[in-house]
Amino acid sequence: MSSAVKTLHLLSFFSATTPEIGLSALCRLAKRDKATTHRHLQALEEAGFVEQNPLTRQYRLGPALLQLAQTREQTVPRKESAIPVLKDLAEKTGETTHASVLSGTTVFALASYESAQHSTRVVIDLDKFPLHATASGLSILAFGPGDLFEIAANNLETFTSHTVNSKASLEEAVQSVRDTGFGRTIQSFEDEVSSLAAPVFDETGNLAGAVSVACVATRFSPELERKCQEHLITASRDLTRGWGGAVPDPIEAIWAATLNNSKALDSTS
Amino acid sequence: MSSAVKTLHLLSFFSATTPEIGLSALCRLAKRDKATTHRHLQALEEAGFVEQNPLTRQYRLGPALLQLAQTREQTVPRKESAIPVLKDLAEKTGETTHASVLSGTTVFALASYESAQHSTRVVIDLDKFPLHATASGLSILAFGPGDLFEIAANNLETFTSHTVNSKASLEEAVQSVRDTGFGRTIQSFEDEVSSLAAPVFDETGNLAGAVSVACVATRFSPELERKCQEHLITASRDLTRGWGGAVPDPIEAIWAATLNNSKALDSTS
DNA sequence: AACCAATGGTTCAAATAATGAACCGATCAA
DNA sequence: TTGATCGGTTCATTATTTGAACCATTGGTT
Repeated sequence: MSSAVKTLHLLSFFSATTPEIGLSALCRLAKRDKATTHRHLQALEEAGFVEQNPLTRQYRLGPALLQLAQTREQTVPRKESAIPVLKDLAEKTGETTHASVLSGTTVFALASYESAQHSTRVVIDLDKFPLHATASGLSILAFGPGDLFEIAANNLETFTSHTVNSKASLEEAVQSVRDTGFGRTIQSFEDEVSSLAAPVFDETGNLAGAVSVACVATRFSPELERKCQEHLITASRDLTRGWGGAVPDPIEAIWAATLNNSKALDSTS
Repeated sequence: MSSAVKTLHLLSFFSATTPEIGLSALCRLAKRDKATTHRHLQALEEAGFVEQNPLTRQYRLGPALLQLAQTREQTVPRKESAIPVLKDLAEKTGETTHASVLSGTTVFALASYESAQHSTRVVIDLDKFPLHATASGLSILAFGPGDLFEIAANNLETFTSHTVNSKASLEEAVQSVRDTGFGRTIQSFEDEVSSLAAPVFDETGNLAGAVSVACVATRFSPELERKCQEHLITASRDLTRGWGGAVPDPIEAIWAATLNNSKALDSTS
């Protein structure tokens, strides 16, 4: 691992809930030497990626990030184009929606939208997503680059009693996504949340990310699932179009088959 | 210079006008070896700070920046608090306004606001600011940490025929800012722009950045300058308050004296 | 088809920079 | 005073970074 990556990794410990971190605390979090961590922080400070709170001497994220993010958003305005789609999806399903993008082997949360329809709703913390425990992650494993599976399988952190905890069960879950076209997790990341997700594609027809609906688990009925599936399809199409691509025909075919099946089930019940 | 800093420096070549850069082009820009640059880009890609356009193989800024910037803004919402102040300043002066923050030895643009009052107006490119050629930079040199002067003096890039080009004339310009409380540049960064700026302070009473008005040079009359000075004072107070601090008394005294002087000049003319 | 000049990407010995245990001074609480 | 933090620094050892030369591919020109 290059020293630059190690340095940048320090940034990932900052979050909305932990906005300022002292040198010693960061050493413990990153499990690295104090001298090294200090030099890394100085490098980040020189580049404007962190700054020191002059009062507490603690470190926090720096202003250079704002400029770079602004440039990124001007350049590749995926977030901007995603928001209206997420809003629409949230209003139609009455649940919280969000979109994420795959970059390298990491899933980044892009944006989320909370439906105002219910007073209980899922609030999504825009952090990195575990591939094996979220509906978005499973969608990405199913339709994204093949080398992701190994990485996910070697990193099966357990979040709830429903989290998949073996390579075999992960394989099974991914296969089910390939069969249905939808990622699906029942209380596997957080106990109160069940999610459905669909893959999103870019201008090359490769997987670019995922869009998902996170439902409060007690509301997650077959009817709601059907509704989510329908609207996820249009949301995925819209996002894919917004990012310059088109949903590949095989995916469309799988979705159509899944919807037909659940319609058949409905009518027999 | 640490390799992490060199790596991060690559990011600064991306801008709204140059959103995607190929490996070779980036080597030329950064004046660095191809193998090194490639390894640096891989490190940045691993961290999500850049990604490769799958079609052109060119690199562009990555999605990790969006998340970090969001955290930064949630945490230290300077930009958010600055925008209404800049808007007000722009409306009262009829010119383009902007705010910048000092981090380490670099001035970062935070936000700008264009007045809709005139059809010709200054459009500010949110890039890094040269300390010696902008009103904001001079304000920061005058009231910021002392070690900045040497850095600025060793980096006197010439932009127009009015740009200061010697250590002595820079010293003179900075002294004038200390005397008046306002940074002032007449067509020194771009030929059509004259600017006035005032320092902004943080919760420790140290300089945190600057706020400025960028006027179309042909409109820059003594009357407009007076108006800008008045409103810059209130803008600096507002921003400083928004960032948890208060404008130091000596600065307030200098401003009061400057305003008195120009009032006296007005009445004699 | 052959050629040339780009491009992105890789190799490996030499050179340089990263590393971390031990250390320093400051602050705070007991 | 003592002891336990904190942020920060030192320096010999070690491991990573470095870059000239190289390869493979692409796209335009003769």
